[in-house]
Amino acid sequence: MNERTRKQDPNQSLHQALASFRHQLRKFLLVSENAASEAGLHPQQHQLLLAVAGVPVGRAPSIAYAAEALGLKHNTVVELVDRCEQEGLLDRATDHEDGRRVCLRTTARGQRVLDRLSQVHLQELNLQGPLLIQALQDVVNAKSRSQQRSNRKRNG
Amino acid sequence: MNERTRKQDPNQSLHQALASFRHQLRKFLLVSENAASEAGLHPQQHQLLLAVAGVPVGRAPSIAYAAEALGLKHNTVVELVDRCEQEGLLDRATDHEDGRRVCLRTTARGQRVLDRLSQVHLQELNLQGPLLIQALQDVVNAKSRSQQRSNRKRNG
DNA sequence: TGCTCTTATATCGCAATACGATATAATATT
DNA sequence: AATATTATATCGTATTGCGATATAAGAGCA
Repeated sequence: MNERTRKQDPNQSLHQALASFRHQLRKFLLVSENAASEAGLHPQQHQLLLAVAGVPVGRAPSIAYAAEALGLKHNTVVELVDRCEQEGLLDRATDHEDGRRVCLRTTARGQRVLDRLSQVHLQELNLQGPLLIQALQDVVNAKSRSQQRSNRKRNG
Repeated sequence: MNERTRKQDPNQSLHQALASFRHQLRKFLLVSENAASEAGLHPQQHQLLLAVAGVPVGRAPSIAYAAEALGLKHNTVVELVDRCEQEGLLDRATDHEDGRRVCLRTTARGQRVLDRLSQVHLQELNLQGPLLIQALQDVVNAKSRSQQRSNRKRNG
């Protein structure tokens, strides 16, 4: 596709806005991954600690909960928990109310690492948040030509 | 850590806000991945098509460009491009100005699939965007106790 | 109680992916 | 022309997430 035809793509500006939004997202995630690594954690270990520490009050921090929070299958989380437990970041305790469930709890060490990471993330979101929001709004405002036509029909 | 000590965590609300933000992000990404799969693409293939189609005017859609856009190492992208090319979503053309570079171009089929996906994403972001922004602002507003103390000092 | 159904976690083998290390080829620099 | 740099490519490997399956605990009911 040459320059001319690319300009004719009626979705061009939408693609650009979406690509830019994804790029912003990815940049944030990269910073997050790096921060985790520098703290001695694998990115997913960090996410798990965060989900466990940030469990809403009244909710049990079970495997299933973590799976939902991280958007993973439960068996994936089982193995992730195994690795975190081996490294002393987390531990399992069987739930008193339901013997099937496992109650995940951050260790003191896990908590310390997570605290530091959350501060880093807060700072980072203070910086990148506005850019992310802007990119998001650019998407919503980026209309394809066909949509612009139907908008004119609707509004004119 | 029992209920009592968990409530004493000075970063509790920050962790909750961050966890919630990540959950929102992850939900969006899951929807995106599902949409790609239903369109017959692997999520990263979709991202590559998007990056190529959304390349800023004047920028060459090279391997290195895609690597930067997707936050991947260049060799990862080389293989991703291989797979996309095999499935007729993309093709390589050597850059006229620099024989080392490759110029990535979406095929007609790739463009069609991407157009549909971008519309889906636009709709999805219209729905989820506000939630994402809210979660992001909750992070920025979620202060730890120590920060609240120093805020009082600063503002009082 | 015993039987079945469902839910929660765990185990195992596999496929996909991202990467480091390295190679090749084209351009830039001197 | 020789060397350095940049862009892409190849290959072996480690990790990760998953499907399929297993085990074990609670729920519902005759």
